[in-house]
Amino acid sequence: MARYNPKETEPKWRKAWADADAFRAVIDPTRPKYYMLEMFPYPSGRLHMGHVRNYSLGDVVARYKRARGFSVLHPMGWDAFGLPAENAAIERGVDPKAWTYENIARMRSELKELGLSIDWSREFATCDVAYYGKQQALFLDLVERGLVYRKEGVVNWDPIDQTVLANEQVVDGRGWRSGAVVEKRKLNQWFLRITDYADQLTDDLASLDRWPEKVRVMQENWIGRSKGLKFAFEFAGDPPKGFDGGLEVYTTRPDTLYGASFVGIAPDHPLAEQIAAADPKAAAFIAECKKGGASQAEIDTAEKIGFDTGLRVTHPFDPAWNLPVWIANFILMDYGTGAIFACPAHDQRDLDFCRKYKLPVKPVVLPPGEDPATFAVGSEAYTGPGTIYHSDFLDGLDIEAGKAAAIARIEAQKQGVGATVYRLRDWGVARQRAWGCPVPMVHCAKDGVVPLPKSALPVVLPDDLEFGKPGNALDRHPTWKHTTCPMCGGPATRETDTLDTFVDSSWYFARFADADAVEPIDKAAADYWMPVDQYIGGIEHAVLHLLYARFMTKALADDGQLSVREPFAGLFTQGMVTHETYRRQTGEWLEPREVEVVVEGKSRRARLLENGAEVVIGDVEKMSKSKRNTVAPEEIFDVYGVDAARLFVLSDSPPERDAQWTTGGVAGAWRFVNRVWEEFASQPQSVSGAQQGSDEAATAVRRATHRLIKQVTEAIETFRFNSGIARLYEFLNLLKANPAKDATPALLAARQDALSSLARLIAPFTPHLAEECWVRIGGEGMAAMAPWPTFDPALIEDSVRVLPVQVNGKRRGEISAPAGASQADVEKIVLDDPEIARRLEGLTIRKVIVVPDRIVNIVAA
RNA sequence: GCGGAUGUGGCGGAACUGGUAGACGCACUGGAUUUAGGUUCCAGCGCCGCAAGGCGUGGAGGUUCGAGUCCUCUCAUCCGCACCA
Repeated sequence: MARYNPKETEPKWRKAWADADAFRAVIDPTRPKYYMLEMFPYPSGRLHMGHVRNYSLGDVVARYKRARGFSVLHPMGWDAFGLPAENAAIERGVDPKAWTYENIARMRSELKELGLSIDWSREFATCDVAYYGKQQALFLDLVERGLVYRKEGVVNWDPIDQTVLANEQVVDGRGWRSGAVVEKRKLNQWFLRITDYADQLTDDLASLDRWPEKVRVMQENWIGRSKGLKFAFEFAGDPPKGFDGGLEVYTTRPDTLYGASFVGIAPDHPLAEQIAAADPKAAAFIAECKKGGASQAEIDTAEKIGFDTGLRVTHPFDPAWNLPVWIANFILMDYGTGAIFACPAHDQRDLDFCRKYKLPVKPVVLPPGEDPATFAVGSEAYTGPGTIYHSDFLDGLDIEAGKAAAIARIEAQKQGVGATVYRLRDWGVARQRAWGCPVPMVHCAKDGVVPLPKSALPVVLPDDLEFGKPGNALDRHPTWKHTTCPMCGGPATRETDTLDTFVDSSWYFARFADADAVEPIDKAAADYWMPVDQYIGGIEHAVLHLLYARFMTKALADDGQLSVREPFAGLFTQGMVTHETYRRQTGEWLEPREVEVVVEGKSRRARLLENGAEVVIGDVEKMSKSKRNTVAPEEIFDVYGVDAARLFVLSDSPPERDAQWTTGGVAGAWRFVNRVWEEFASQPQSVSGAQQGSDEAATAVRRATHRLIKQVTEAIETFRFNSGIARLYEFLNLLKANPAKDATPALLAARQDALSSLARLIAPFTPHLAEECWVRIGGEGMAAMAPWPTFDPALIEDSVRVLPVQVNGKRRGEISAPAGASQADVEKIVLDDPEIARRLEGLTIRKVIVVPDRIVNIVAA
């Protein structure tokens, strides 16, 4: 029998799908829709195993939903702006545009080789003028809605990439791409008012019940909403210049105001700067604070230090009570008001500080069961529940009531208001880079910053940019930025900043609804397709892309351009593809293909193929160029075929976990592909599935088929693809045990039905093989279009059950009983069983527990 | 420190509502075929033990006829956030 030949069949079927336009998404109001989307790739140049896994996962869902009768949208595009293209331009002198489109061409053909059920007619790249021109229109809409502003502010500056970073793009004080320590710079910046949506972005997380808990928690923490009180301390004596209204602080614990010990301000607080201007010692202290690094380790170990300004403020509830004002290094200017009141007994940071500087520590919350006369705070602040005491009008209240009462009193005194503050900052979207979407604004000497009219769009990037020098090539271009002011017609210059690429990816999913629409988003098409029913991508975007996309969706909904307020109804974050690592004795990384692994007993050793030199086997890690532990997809496709590669990345691990690539594993998937084909090839072609009598083998095959349909369906629905594939393997073993050779007519018929179902069940995983099998058994049309098989629940259950029998909870044998047999009948069968009887010798039966159709347990002593 | 997870053979991992732990795959061992070359097929494969049997889901307790699954405590690892008032 000829072996299955993927090199021949796979391209053939890909062509057949394309010729039939099999995966074109159509708006069909008579069918339920399903929008399946994987995070679109950055066109780095090459497909890697991570892509293979990501898109295979999505393709399983898309193909399954299609078979279930959904009208499916499964598009593909390119997140194509960004720094790598500029870096290539700087390093190798290539044109970023040409470089990007070449990469896209190459990756498109590699992705197409994967046999994904994608509607390629909707493909676009964010660097297409047809896309970013529409994005400029959207930007102007946001300007009109007041969601865009320009402000000089302190920004995160990445000195390597020479550009501004959003807060979300700074990780441990370093740029998320370059890894460079981020500097603070003052710059005119474009911001989007994402903070206007902070409440909605928090509240609506609760509605995202098909999102991982982890991502929701991360977003909630990132937005960091906290409710408390903003109020001003009045100065005892003359207020410093500009502080006539007092010193404003923010607190979430107004209930502990009677435990106040001092008032603290950040080193970069305006008051601190004012004091420093007049006091060299204060200035020296502030300089000392700024020396501390921003890295995690440095923050962890940073000691709390402070400087007594000599200023005094009065307590809001007791004019006779003065509190000192300190500058303290642990207070952050960009949270709350940059100033706090410290209650050391109930806040660890305040306590550490007060112990160091010998400031008073007075508990005002009494833990349950403690004696007010003896309760004291040592080196650990008490932050738990309790009753307020030592606090005048707050005495006897619990914490929540205390907060409310304190806020009410402050508000009555007109010293402050209850307030909600957020950790989230507005989204700085301007980048000083040339390979991005130009901001559609101009600067006019007379009219200032002016938005372009939509009729002036698109603002097209010039094709003759010069790289090789630091800074923004767009800004350096000799002519591009010179234009006229849309208001006065006088000379003006274009904004040369471009938009953060996360703007590009914050609405692309809506563009896929109609990628050729004149408007940025075709409302009718978006109303049909949105929201994305299932989104799949990496966890690394938990607070970046996924937060921005949610914000943009809400903003566009408020602008009437979308009807949904959340873009992604379901989110799945897949694990990475990993591989064992190898190094020479000298430490250089080695590629898997350079190494041979030998097993010696229970230990494994590795040798260099070329000369047998000992190789060090390292940890299993994410495939990466730097550790050289990558396996090129095209090499795998070449040896085993695309289907085997797809099958293997889905088979071994649950999709949310990392999947370890092994040579043996993909070979196993390849064996499965061949064995499936053998079963189909060995089945006589003239057999009909119509029941022709029945016998034991036929019944077993039929039962197993229906059970398989149920199991695979459930596995796909619940994203347990690895389990579903295991059931397919299991089933194939059963078919092999009941081969076509010498089979009875009844068994052949049962096999025929089994193969018909099997071809469709494997279609989401190994689509090419499925088509070949489908044809072999005379299936109608293509497997990709065939309806999902259904199962008969009545056929799943066995009429005879094998029940394990336990004696005192330990398995001692098994019996057969008819399904649904009564307790008495089962008991009789059990007690008549000689093996069980032997086990019960010398024991007295106390109790027999029969769980119908499941298990029997005899309690005896 | 706070938050989220995860601990099951040599490995990746199965196990629905408490009910035969280790499905399926890899690796390994033995055999057959082929004989050249990442072949195919059959059998075995948790641990200890010749066996009978015993022990086994990170550890210690508990609930239950019965616990990987439920409860309490504890250990380890991974991820995210982090001086957020």
